[in-house]
Amino acid sequence: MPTDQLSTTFAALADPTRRAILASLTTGEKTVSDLAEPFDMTMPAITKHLKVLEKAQLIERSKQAQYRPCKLHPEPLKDIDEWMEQYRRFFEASFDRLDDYLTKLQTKEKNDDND
Amino acid sequence: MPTDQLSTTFAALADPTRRAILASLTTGEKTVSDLAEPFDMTMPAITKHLKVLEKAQLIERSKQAQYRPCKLHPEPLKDIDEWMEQYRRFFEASFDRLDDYLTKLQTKEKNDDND
DNA sequence: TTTGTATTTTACCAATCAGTTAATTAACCA
DNA sequence: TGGTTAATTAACTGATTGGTAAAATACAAA
Repeated sequence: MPTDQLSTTFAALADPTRRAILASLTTGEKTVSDLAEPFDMTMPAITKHLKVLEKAQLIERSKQAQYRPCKLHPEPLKDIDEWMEQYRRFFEASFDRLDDYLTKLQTKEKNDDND
Repeated sequence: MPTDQLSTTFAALADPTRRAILASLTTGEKTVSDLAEPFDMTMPAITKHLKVLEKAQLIERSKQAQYRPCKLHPEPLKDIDEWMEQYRRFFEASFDRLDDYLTKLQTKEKNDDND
């Protein structure tokens, strides 16, 4: 499989277990056992999923006693979000209206700053 | 490989050739030969990539004489964009996109009312 | 020091992937 | 009709994936 960062990130996200792990980490750090608990899967399988997420830099790991807690590292998601930008105009029907609205908001904020 | 829609979409995007094909389709319909031209790859390889994109519903195909033109079908990208929403607060400093999301939600609710 | 808990590593397996070459289908054109 | 172009299918290959069970490692606690 391709080795570029974006491909690695997309590949890591192409699995519901891994996406569920990421979602679980939005509420804070978790141990491997915590993360494994919801899944009907052995620990080594979870360890492998964590390795995929770690290689994609979607999680960070540390050490606390015999635990290896995981933490969300969302930066690669930002890259996907930026990649997506070139396609937004194709799927955001109300893009123009929304853009107008946001532009107006920003203008208003600037004016407010000046007040 | 998981069979859920989101996983299929992410997997389809986890390849630079397929992403380049999608990018190429942002300027309009293309034949298979058109799409294959930039790549150092045989036609059957391109056909396979197109099959992956088609199964992920990222492209649509038609028939014109001996040609099988491809067209961008961006809806699954919208699903990714919506999936991403739960992570934006972790990587976006600004609240602009959150505002965008909330506006979209309101629009969606109105549309749902009409269903 | 022994025992228990948390996690990883190793070795293995079946299924899938991304590419190839060769053959095949489909439609146009002279 | 026969020849050319466009694209797909078939058959094959080597690498990768996602899972397992069993063994090994790391630390804590008694």
